[in-house]
Amino acid sequence: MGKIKYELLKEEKNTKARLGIIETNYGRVNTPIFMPVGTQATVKTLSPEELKDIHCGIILSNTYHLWLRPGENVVDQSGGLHKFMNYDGPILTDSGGFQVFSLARNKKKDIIEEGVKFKSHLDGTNLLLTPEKSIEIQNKLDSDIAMSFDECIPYPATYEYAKQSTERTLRWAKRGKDVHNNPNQSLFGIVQGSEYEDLRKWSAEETVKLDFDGYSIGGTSVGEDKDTMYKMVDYAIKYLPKDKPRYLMGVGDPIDLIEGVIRGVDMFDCVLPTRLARHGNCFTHHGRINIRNQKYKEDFTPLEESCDCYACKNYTKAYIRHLIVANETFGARLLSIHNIRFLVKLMEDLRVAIKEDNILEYKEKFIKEYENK
RNA sequence: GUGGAAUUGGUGAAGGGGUUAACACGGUGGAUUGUGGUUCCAUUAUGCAAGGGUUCGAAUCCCUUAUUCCACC
Repeated sequence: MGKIKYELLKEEKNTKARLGIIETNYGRVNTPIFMPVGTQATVKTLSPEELKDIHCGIILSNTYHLWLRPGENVVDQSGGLHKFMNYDGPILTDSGGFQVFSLARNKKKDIIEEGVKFKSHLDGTNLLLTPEKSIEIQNKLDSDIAMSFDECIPYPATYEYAKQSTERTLRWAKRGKDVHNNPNQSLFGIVQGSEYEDLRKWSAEETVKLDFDGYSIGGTSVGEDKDTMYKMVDYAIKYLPKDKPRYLMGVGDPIDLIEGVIRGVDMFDCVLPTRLARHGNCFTHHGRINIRNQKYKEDFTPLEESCDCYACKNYTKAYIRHLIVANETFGARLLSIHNIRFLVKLMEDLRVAIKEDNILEYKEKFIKEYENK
């Protein structure tokens, strides 16, 4: 079939929230959508069947990690990432830029026009990842959506640094696009610009000129406060075309998802639900809870009465607490199922709210309940 | 019965006269936003077997008692 197709179905009356469908070679997904992260070709602790039960549409995987291990050629020989990991839903691959930048020891010397020099986290080997290399790897991985190689600018950043980095990210986007040659894979561009309105505008407009299949807003959720993050989204999104999906990278806090949707974002990804799960934290409509807390030791109720996930339908807080305290992996798995389901269900609810033009009421009710605990 | 050694928090323990008893595990809270999968941070003994004594000052020295262990009869 080829590249993804995005169809805008409806814009909410009172906000910029939008309802849409992304059609991929591996099925259709409704937007706005939350995408769980499966860095090393697995959403940690979960099987593809469990992911299907949660109704998550797209999952992420990571170029950096699969490049180093097992290597993109192994994935290629196996028949591509879908076959390799036995997942027949859509997959998006992150470019590896985020990882590589965090591994670069000396920012001034290691970040060069050609790419980023860094040491492998596996064996310390000196490596160079370039925009071309990232796209070539993603071509071979054969994900449905590939991401341009960019710099996720740390926060805070000076205007000067943000400007030169944002300009370089644009040059990298073009270089990546020029070598992209997988007809079944779509390619997204990434808007940077840190917190500066004119840089966000420039980055969005110039990236759109390169004509990508979708656009993402990067450089968020890197330590800035929430209002700053929302501003970054506002600054960028008004210059993005309506007929392409918009993806806010790395955002997964429930309230941030709502705020993002209201601002016109269609796609989100985040490690938060699975990472929190591994550390015993759990989303509920009354706020986050730490299942390790002693008060749950003899609590034989589910994590949430109203939740339809496998963990809530079959297990108690006391049991899951025991598993987490005893460091049993089944505990992390049950909490991962619940946390991902919580965010996926939140997006389902938001789609209904967009349909009914009452997303602001939904937000108010959700926040009131979530923050009162 | 005689002689010797030991007794520090939930656990393993350091400290052999000088202000707030090391460290580790465990416990209890908290953190975590394009994942370097068991991480990070905080907190956790007003007390060193019990009682008495020496000393300006004692977990550290002395005495008594209790308990445990070892050796000998």
